[in-house]
Amino acid sequence: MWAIRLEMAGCGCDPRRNDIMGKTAPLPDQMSKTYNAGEIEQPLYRWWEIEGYFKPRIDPSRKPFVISMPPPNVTGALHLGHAIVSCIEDALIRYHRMTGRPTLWVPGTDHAGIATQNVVERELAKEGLTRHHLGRTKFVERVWEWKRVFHQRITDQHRRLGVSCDWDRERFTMDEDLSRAVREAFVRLYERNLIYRGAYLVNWCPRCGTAISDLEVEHEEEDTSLWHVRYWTEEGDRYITVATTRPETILGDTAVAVNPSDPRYGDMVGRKVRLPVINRLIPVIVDEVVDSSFGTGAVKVTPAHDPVDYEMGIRHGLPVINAMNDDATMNREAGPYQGQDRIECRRNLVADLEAMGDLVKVEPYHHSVGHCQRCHTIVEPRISTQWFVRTKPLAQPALQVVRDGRIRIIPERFTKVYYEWMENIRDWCISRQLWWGHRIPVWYCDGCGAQTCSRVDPTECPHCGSHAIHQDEDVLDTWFSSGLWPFSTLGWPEKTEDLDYFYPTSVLETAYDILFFWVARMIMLGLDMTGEVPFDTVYLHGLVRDEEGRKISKSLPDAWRYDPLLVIEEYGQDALRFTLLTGSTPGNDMKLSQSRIEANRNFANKIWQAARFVLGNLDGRAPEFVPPAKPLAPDAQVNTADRWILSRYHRLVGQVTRLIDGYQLGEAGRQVYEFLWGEYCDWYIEMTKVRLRDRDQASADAARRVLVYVLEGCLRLLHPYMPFATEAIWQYLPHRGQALIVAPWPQGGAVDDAAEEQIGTLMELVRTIRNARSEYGVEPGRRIAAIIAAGERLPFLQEQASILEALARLDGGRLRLEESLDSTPDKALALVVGGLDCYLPLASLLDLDRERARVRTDLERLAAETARSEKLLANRDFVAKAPQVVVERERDKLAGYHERREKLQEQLHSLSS
RNA sequence: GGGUGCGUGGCUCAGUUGGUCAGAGCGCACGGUUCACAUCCGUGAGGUCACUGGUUCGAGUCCAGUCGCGCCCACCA
Repeated sequence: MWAIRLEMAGCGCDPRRNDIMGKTAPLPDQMSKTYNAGEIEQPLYRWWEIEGYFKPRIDPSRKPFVISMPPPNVTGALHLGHAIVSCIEDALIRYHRMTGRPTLWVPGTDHAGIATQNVVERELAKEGLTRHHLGRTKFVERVWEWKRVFHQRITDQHRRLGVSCDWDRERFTMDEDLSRAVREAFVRLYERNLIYRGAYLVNWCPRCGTAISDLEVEHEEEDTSLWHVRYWTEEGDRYITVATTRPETILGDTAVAVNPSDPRYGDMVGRKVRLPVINRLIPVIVDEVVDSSFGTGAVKVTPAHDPVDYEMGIRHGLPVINAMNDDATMNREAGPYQGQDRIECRRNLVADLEAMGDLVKVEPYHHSVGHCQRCHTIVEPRISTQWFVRTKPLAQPALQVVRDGRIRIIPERFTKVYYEWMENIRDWCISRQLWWGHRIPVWYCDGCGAQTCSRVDPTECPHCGSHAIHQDEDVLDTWFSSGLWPFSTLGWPEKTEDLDYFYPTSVLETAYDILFFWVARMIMLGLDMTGEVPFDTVYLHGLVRDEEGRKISKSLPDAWRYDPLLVIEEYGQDALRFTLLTGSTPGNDMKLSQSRIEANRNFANKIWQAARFVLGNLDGRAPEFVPPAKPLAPDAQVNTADRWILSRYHRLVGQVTRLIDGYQLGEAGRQVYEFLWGEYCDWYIEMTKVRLRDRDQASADAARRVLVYVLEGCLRLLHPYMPFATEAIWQYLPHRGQALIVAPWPQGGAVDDAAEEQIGTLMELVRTIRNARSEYGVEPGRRIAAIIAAGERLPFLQEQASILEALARLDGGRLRLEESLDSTPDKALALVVGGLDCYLPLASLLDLDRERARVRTDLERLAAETARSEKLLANRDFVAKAPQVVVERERDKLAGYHERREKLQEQLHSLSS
C-alpha cells in the first residue's frame, strides 16, 4: 500500500508501470494470521504474468541469461520428477533476473514420438482397436487430440509450479516452424552424406513394430539357460556341439565358428554341418573372436539376429538369413515353426532337440537381455533398412568443446561419462516405423527409382520428371528434433532477432539420465547446425525418488501420489520447491519425504510470522522504514545487536551469491533458512522486543530500520527458493519498487567481527543460564537474580542488560553487573562463559554435590582439550607450517582454556569450603 | 568386463579450495497458554563420519585398497 504512495511521492521508484497498469499485487489488505499458500499463489502468478515480468527486456549492451526448458513429453501429466526441473530452472532464472540481466526462459513440450504413440495405442486398445483400424491419418489426428489435452494439463501444472517462463515464446516440437528446422537439419546432413540409408542390424522392438536406437535398449541381468546343441556333419559321422542362449535363432544360422588355434576342432574346419530339424547345411569356419574357453568353444553364427555374428558374417561373406517377421513370429525360413512366436518356437524347438537326442545339456545361465525402453519387450536384433546419422564426424567437435571448456558440465564427473560415450559413439539409427512424428523428407520415384531429399515437398521426380513419387513412410527419432531445441525454438534456420540475441543459451539443466539421449545430441547438432555451442553450462540434477527409493515415473502404480498439484495443494508450491532445492545436491538422487515438505511449509509460515511481527511494530510509520537502495551502514543509533545482525546478514548475502554462482543451490538455500530462523527470529527479533517497547524512540526506530532492512533483504535472497511467499510478504513490508520478482539482488555490506564476537558471548551466556535453569527445574516464568563479573565486557553487558534480563528471564532489580567481584557469592550456582563469571544465587535449589560433580566433569573435559591444544602448539611443524590465523586461533583458544580452568577451580574451591 | 556414485546420531540427508568440540530436519526425552508464530518456544540425549593403510603439522574432507548398496556403459555365444 505505502509502496505505491511512496512511488507517487517520487521516492526513486519507477512510477511508469503504475501509471500504465495501475495495479498492485492481488493480495488481501492484511496478512492472514497464518501463512496460507492456497490463497496467494495463483493470484500472484497471474499478476506476474499479466505484468509481463516473465518477458525479457532486450538490451543489446548486456549479455542475456537464457535457459531452454527441457520439453516434457505430451504423454501425460507431470509428476514430481518433472517438478525438480521447473524448480531448479526457475530458481536460476529468478536469480539472474534479479541481478538485472535480460533473462529468458523458453518453455515447450515434446511430441515424444514412440512414447506418445504408445499411450494413444493403449487407449485405442481399450476400445478394442489398433492404429491400423484407424489408418494413418485418423490415428495421427487422434494423437493430436491427446496432445491438446495433455499439453493443457502440463502448462497448467507448470503455472502452478510458479515457472516464470516467457509463455509467448512457447514451442512444441511439431510446430510448423520447428518442423521446418527438423527438415533443414535433415537435408543439410543428408547433403553432406552424414545421413545415409541402408540395411543393417538394428534393435527391433517387435511390440512397437519399429527400430530403436542403441540408447533405447535397456539391458537387464536375467537368469536364463545356456543350451548345448549338437550339429551333425553332413556325412553324419561326427558332430560339433554349440552353446546358445537363444535356440530359436538356430533356424537362421549360416555357420559354426571356432577359434583358429583350437586343437579340438582343427579337422572340422571347412566341413559342413547340418542344422537340426531343418537340415540346412552350414560351414564350420574359424574366427579370432571365438573364445575357446567359453561353452564348447564352438559358436553358432546367426548374422541376421546377433550383432557379433553380423560382423562375423561380413568378414566371411556368410549369407544372412532372417528367420523372423516384424512381430517376432517365425517366418518361412523356420520351416515347421513358421508362424510361431519366437518364445513358442524356442520351447518347441528345444523339445524337438531333446526328442532327437541332440540337446546335450542345459545349464543355468545369467546374462543381460535387452528390453525396449518404452514397452519392455525383449528387443530383437534384426536386419532392417533404416536411416542413420554418421556420428563420428559430429562427435569430434562435440568432444572438443567440452575438452577446451567452452561447455562446462556440472557436476564435473559427468564429463568423463560424456567423453567415454562420445569417443565410442556409433551411428545413430534415426528412422522409426511409427506414424507420430516428423516424416523423413525423402521421396522415391516409382519410375526411375531415384531418391530425393528435399526441404519442400516435391511434386515430381527431379531426375525423370515422373509424378509417381512417394514419401518415405518412416518418421524420425523424437530425439532428432529435441537435438535442435535450443535454436529451433529461437527461430532457426531463420536469422531471427531472438536467435541473434539469445543464442547460444546459457544453462542447459536436466536430469543426468538423458545426458546421451539429449544433451550429447544437442551439442553435436548445435555445433554442426549453428557453428556455436548451444549452451555454455550443463547442469545435471539427480532423480527424484519416492520414500522407498524408487525412481518416480508414470509407470509406478501409485504415481498419483506424486502429482505435484496434490503436494502443492497440501503444503504450497514454496514448500515443495524449497524441499526439492535444498534436499538435493547436483547429480545425486534424492528421496522426497513428506515430513521434509511439511518442515519447509513451516519455514514459510515462520517467515510470515516474522513479517507480521515486524509490521506490527512499525508504529504505523511504515514509509519511514523503506530499506535504502544501498547497504545499510551502521550509524550512531544502532547498538551492538543491530550491528551483529547486519554483519551476519551481509555475510550471508556474500555467501548465498557465491554459492548460487557456483551452482550450489541447496547449500545457499539452507544458509538462508538457518539465518532467518536461527539468528533473525530466534535471537534478533527477541532482542528487539525490549527496545521496541522502550521509551528510547531513537533506539526503537533503529531496531525497526534494521528489522525491515534485514528481513526485506532475506526475502530477496529467498525469492528464487520461495517465490510466492516471499513476493507476498514483500508486498506487505516497506519496500521500493513494484514487485519482488524484479527487485535487485541484494548487495553485501560491511561485516563487524567485534559485534559478532560480543553478541556471540551474550548468546552463550543466555544459553548457559537457560540450561542451568532447566537442569535445576527453575519454573520457566520465574525471574531470578544474577551476579556477573564481566571484566572488560562490562560496558557491553550494561548496554545489553535489559536484553539479557529478557532472554534469560532475570530479575532486573537483582541483576548485578560488575567488572570484578571482591569475593565469590555464597550459595550460588557459578557459570563460566566466554571469560566472564556468572553467579545465580539459587540457594534453595542448590545441590552442592551435584555442582561439584558438574564442575569436575567440566574440568576433566577442559583438561583433555587443553592437552590437545598444548600438544598441537608444542608441535614445531604445526607452528611453522600451518597458516598464521590457524595458529593464532589455537593460541587464543588455549588462553581461554587456561582462564576457564582457573575460574572453574576457584568455583570448586568455594563449593568445597 | 569397464566406469561411476553412495555408505555421517533411530530415520532422511548437508558438510567444494583439508584447519574450532562434525551440522540440520524429522523422531525421541523433559519443560512451556509472555501480546509474530503450537505450522511454535526453551532444554537435553544420541555419531570411533563403513573398514584398512597412506599423504599431511592437521583428514568426514586428498590417495590406494577392502566390504556393502545403487546406477551407467559394454558385440559375456
